[in-house]
Amino acid sequence: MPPRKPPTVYDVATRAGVSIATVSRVLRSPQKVTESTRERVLAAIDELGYVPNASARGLAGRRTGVLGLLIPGHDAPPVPQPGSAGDHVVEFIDDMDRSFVDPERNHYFEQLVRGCEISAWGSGYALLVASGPDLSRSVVLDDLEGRVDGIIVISRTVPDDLIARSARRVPLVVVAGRAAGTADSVRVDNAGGMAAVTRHVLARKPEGPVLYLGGPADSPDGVEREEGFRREIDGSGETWRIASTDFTTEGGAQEMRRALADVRPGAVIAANDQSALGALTELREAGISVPDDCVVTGFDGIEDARWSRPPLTTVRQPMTDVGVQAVQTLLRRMADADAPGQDLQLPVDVLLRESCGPLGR
Amino acid sequence: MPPRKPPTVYDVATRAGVSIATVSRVLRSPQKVTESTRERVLAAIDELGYVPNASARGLAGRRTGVLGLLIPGHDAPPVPQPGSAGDHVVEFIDDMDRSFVDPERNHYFEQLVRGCEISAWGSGYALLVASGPDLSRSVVLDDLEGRVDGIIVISRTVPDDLIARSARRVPLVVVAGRAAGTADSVRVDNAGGMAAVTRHVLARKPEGPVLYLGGPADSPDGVEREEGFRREIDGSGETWRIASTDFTTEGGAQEMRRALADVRPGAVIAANDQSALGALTELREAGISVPDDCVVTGFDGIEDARWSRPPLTTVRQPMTDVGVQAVQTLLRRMADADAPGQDLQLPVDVLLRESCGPLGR
DNA sequence: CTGAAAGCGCTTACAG
DNA sequence: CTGAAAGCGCTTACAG
Repeated sequence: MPPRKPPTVYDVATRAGVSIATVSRVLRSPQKVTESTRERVLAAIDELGYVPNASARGLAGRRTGVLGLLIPGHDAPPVPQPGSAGDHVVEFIDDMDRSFVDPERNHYFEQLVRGCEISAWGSGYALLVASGPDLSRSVVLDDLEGRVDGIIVISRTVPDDLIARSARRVPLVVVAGRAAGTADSVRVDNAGGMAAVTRHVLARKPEGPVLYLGGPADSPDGVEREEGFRREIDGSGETWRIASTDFTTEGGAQEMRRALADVRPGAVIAANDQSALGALTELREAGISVPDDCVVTGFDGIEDARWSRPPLTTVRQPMTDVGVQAVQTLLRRMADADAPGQDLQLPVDVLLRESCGPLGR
Repeated sequence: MPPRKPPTVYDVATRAGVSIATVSRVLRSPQKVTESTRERVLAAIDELGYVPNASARGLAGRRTGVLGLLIPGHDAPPVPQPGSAGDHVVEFIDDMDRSFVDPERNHYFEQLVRGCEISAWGSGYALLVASGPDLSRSVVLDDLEGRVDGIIVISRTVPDDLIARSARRVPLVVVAGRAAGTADSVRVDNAGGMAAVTRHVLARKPEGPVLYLGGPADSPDGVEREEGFRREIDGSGETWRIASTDFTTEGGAQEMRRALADVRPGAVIAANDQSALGALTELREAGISVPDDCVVTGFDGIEDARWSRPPLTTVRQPMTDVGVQAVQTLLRRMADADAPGQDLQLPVDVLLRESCGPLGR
């Protein structure tokens, strides 16, 4: 039983005995209207159940009041996230008893959405969440351009050149990856996080060489994390080697198995949780006790890492914060198109769990 | 370095040497335009980087192409979800080894959002996700009305009368709760799910009375679940009693403690996971072995229930499906304002875990 | 198949 | 403080 024709400013104006300009003013700059007039208009609005038409408002006002967020669709597994260097104070959180409650757990994109959502609505903007399958994503990006006042894109969900093109037309920020000067970006301190956890490992590892399970060479995240690792391992005096995984659990297990064929590591530092989880399994099967004989760490802070045997020490990415900061950065860009480019890098946490031995620095 | 004035239909028309009507047609009903003309227009669009303005399109076309989803904000804990009766075939899934992967785990609203998102984009609509703090939520609902072609609201996030009022003006479906004839609704089969799990419990419980841990009296969910319980327990010949909790872990623990003061139950059937988890803790402290001396079940399928000791058998709500169905129901309503009211009730699953003993019916 | 024109419902200078 | 009027960028009958 929905609609009859909804009331417009004209209806309100007629009913309140004013012009439509005044109705508009009551809604947008109430202080410019005499109190008595304002009250009459407000009453009319209420009586008629008037709700402003956002399309008309958007057209006339040249702004939609909407922010767009483009996330990977559901046809393919989530794309890994880029990032880079910097050196913040990394907070170590005792999660030995698993009492640390990650705000809303680690659903990478869902946390991001939530962060954006909170921040957007808090700033008076609505959030349009766009996903869509791989292939159509660039179409969706174009579509978004016409719908919103600004766009947040997750790096790599759309080809870089398309992102750059969109950024030229509309305020845009790239999340979880660098934009290489073509747009503002907000990401996580991959190198700093990896460096921190590496230091932690080096300070407490049992005898034996260090095995670094890196990511694919084309992963910006992987590159930055490895950079953080090298920063600490170089000159540490430890023996170490690097293996590359595809960031999957199987990949981690496979490289672990291969390594175990000729060394018995005292530490396995993985560039993401999945591969660390795979390594954990192999170590167990090889009868190597974690953390007594070998410590293991991951990166990301996915939920599964909390429940592995033993629970995995890992570097957690503050995705909700990333969302919040992305929105704030976007709003800044919207306010000043000529402001210098931003490349925000958020600090990460390290969640200490049993895979890296008892507590302490 | 964003904008210069973006190109409009006029620019495209000029460049292609056609009228704006033709440009519009190329975009909206290409088959009405000669191939050669179409190509020229498309080329112009491409060269200019033209993107249609959604506000103008929405205003002229009287549709926005956007669906709105109103979810609880982030200032308060998620509101419990209503629902009601029906009798579907309930699927029992062996999750004894925790190998059952709940699609995207149980973040109640996030799953819902995801379901809506998939379904909306798949149907050619964009999804506007609105939350906002408790108090402002009714304002947000009004705001949504002006922005979208249809609205999905989670029951109880906004006072029922406001939902009803909105439903009179715009296509609207209520999710996770009944709309009492004022709007279409999509929800979960609370009673059927509880009845099923109750049957399961009765068929396998050890000696001892049944304790039902119900929800607050004002929770529609609670009421329906209790109804399902009573349906099975009545005439079962079992001794039983009901206690009411506030759906929290502490509430569950407290009522469990109280009950243990004078009975030693053979089964605890809780109306939600949280309270079941609380009960589990109390039973352990009382030295009662679950499932050997007493079986325990929950409802909802939250993530924590997978990791409790022992893992909790529970009734899982298919929230992604709820989202998908909500969108489909909404689209139907949008297509036909006068269609009879819908009140969809989706079947639930029961996840079998250790708290209810070894497998089998 | 294509164009001229009206109209969608607002906002915002510009006068007064 | 308030009103008349232009204009935002499209879509869609209506003619031809």
